[in-house]
Amino acid sequence: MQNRQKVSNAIIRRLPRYRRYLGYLQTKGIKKISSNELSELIGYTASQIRQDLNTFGEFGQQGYGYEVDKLYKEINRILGLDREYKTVVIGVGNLGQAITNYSYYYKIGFNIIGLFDVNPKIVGNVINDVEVMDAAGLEEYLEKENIDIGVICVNRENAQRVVDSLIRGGVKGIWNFAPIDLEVPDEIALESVHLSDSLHALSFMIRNNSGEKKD
Amino acid sequence: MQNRQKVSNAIIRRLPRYRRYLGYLQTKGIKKISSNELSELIGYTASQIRQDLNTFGEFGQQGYGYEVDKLYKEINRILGLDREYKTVVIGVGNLGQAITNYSYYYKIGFNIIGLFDVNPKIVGNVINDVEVMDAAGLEEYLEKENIDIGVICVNRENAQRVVDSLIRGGVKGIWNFAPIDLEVPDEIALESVHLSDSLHALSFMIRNNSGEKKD
DNA sequence: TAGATTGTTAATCGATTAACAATC
DNA sequence: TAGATTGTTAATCGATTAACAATC
Repeated sequence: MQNRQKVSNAIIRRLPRYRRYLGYLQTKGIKKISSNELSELIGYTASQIRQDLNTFGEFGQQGYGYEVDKLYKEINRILGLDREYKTVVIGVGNLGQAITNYSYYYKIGFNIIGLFDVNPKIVGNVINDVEVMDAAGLEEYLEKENIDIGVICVNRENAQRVVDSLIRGGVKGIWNFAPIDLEVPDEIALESVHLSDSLHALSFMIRNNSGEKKD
Repeated sequence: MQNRQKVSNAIIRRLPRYRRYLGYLQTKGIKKISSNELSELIGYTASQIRQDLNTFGEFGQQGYGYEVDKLYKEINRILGLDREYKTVVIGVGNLGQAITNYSYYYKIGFNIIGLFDVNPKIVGNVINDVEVMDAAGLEEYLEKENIDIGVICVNRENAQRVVDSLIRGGVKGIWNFAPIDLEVPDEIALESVHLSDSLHALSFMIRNNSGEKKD
């Protein structure tokens, strides 16, 4: 598990998708699948699928294929979904609430145990059994709790400041929804969802009449 | 504007980011910038920036650089942000509401004029001055209104069916938040925001102690 | 004119695909 | 064993970076 070299971003983006399709196969009761069948389903080449999987180990059996259950478990492990993450959400406006309420199913393992906001109208509200705390108490809270992930749902102007607090407080990863490119140290994981960038990419594709698009 | 060949997905993803930084420079009152200065700011190589821009035209001036205002306008035009899009949101749960309410600023040009849901408790609610209609009336509505973009905030099980309706109704693009890979004809633009995939990518990066990450 | 910086071609790098030997 | 399919090396393709001539 240690000292593997850098996994390319392209592979990281494909892994959750493998997971989704394997989960689907599982619910269908399908026990084994070959890279060719998976290719048909998921749309990557069989060659790419085998290459991707072999980055992490030898999960298949020659002449047979891959066991769905086993591969699903392996990918979960690779993705770090075999553990739980203590998570806080900063900024409990529309988006923060949506994330907090977001279908439990898709957030298994990501336990939102703290909510913070600066707005006195929001502080004290209870969302999904968690009471919204005053953001002024964030740093103090982080000293007590061992938080893994901070979700940034504050506005652009405050995002970096909040991130700095979170990192001082020891979080391992940031899930950012603010429309800004945040600065974090190398050892901190950062994943940004830039909704407006995504919308603008859509608009580009509409103008250029699309043709193939990725995903 | 016509018959240019396929713009790579990598470039499409960078364009909204150029736009963001140019908007920032504008608010700072900066009038000109060289590819080297922009590289410093945005983190792409100067060479890449020049290559990217030259995909769409010659926007700079040798020996001088790029005019911020002009380049910003050009990129807006390239992204199709010089027009308006009639937009509907299907599924007005937490996420649909968040998208609908999402800071006006980031949605300029994307006018949400129709909201639809199947839940009788939600139908009739007014969000951002728009009343939620019964999803049963979607197809009829699309026949009357000329809608450009449909935003999918329904669950996985219903997403493809809704998309099929939207496409029959003539939309040009789909902004999808359901955790499924939708099927659309080649001429329809599709942009998916897979929140759970994004979260799982974050979890991967945490496990693998990150190091560099894209964005 | 000299200096700066673009536009663009050429070189490099990395990711994807093809091919095939290993092996179940 | 023969057939199937993986694991893995080699070939190809595309995207990024470097270099430099054009030109403001």
